Amino acid sequence: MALKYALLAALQEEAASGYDLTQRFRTRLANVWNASHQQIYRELGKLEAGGQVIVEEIAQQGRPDKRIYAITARGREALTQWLETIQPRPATRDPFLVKLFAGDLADPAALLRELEHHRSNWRSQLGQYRTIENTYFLNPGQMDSQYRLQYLALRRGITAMQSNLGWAEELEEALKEMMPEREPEEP
Amino acid sequence: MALKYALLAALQEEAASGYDLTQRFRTRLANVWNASHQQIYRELGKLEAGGQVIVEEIAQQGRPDKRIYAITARGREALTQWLETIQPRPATRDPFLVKLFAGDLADPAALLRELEHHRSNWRSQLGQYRTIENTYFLNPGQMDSQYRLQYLALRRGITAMQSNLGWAEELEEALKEMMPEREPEEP
DNA sequence: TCGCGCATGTAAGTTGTTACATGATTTA
DNA sequence: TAAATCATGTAACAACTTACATGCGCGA
Repeated sequence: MALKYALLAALQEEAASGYDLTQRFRTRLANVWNASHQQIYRELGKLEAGGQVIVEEIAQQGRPDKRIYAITARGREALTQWLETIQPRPATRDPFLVKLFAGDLADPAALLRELEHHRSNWRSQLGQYRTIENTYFLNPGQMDSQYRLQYLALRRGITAMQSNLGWAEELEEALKEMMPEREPEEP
Repeated sequence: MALKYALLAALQEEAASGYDLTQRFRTRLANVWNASHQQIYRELGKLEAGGQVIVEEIAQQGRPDKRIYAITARGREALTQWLETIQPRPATRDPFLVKLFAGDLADPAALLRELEHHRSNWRSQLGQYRTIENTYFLNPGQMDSQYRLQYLALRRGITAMQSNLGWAEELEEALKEMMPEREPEEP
């Protein structure tokens, strides 16, 4: 449901092709809304059918024509209306937490391995967000309101990763305590 | 995909009816995995067909028979195997952040209203988690490993809510600065 | 008497994932 | 020369949501 509006918001910022949008969703919007290229193309088709975006075809040699989507007045109107409605919070569904819930069936060593995996993901995510921060939002005092709000969305990503990493330390400590079976030491 | 394992994990803890499971998913598992009763009943049907749970029917008067599901050896095996596999992190999809991304189209006053809404949700969530903490995990030093891991899953919920609330303050301040148009004061 | 809790389900629709498909250009 | 990037899509499936359906007992 909100994918539609995420696309309109992205296009409102700047017209783009499906491919471009896919890149943006993977980078600057990673923090906000995830969508695969298949979903994006499908939804763009619907938006076009509904007159909320228009397409300009750009012929290219050696690859499919580029289709640049731009938001229409109708699209902007739909987006503006949606902005007024209070949206429900997204549901939490975390397989890693399911594993912790399963508790005593789980092998602490396996959980530790998985934790390290997620942790390094979180660290690199945080790094990417920091890069975006430095690239686009250097001096927040001078930003106009559009970018200021985008920055606050990014801040959400940053604080979330920090919170993840903090919790990861709590968990690591506990898991280590749960496996006193040590590797035999090399002589 | 993971709903299946969330159900097995819940049943491994204690056999239950679909109705009971729905309650548990809304309370102790709210933090971990969300699922509606329709999803739960459907998935339980599949698990039964696959021999991963068995049902005991309990006749009742005045209401439908209660069907108590219990995990089987096969179910426990499937769960154990799944626990060994590293699962991908869940995708982020937050409509409220989409709104911030839309930036200058949005009315700061409307965003503030929505923020207050979410914030009070977060506060009450945090309160509920604290209640669970006090009810089930009073003295963590003496917990066995099953409950210790469940406690760490709960800790994730608590730290996440705290992080949400911290960010909410940042955002509130910014939104207030963006609307210097004041209500006309009463004389 | 009205709504909530108990207790189960069916049906239809939307959203998201996975697999398949094509083919030139640039980079290592 | 192999892989990644550019650029678009179709098809089938799985997961999740929303609406509909039933009906008793209990407390305000």
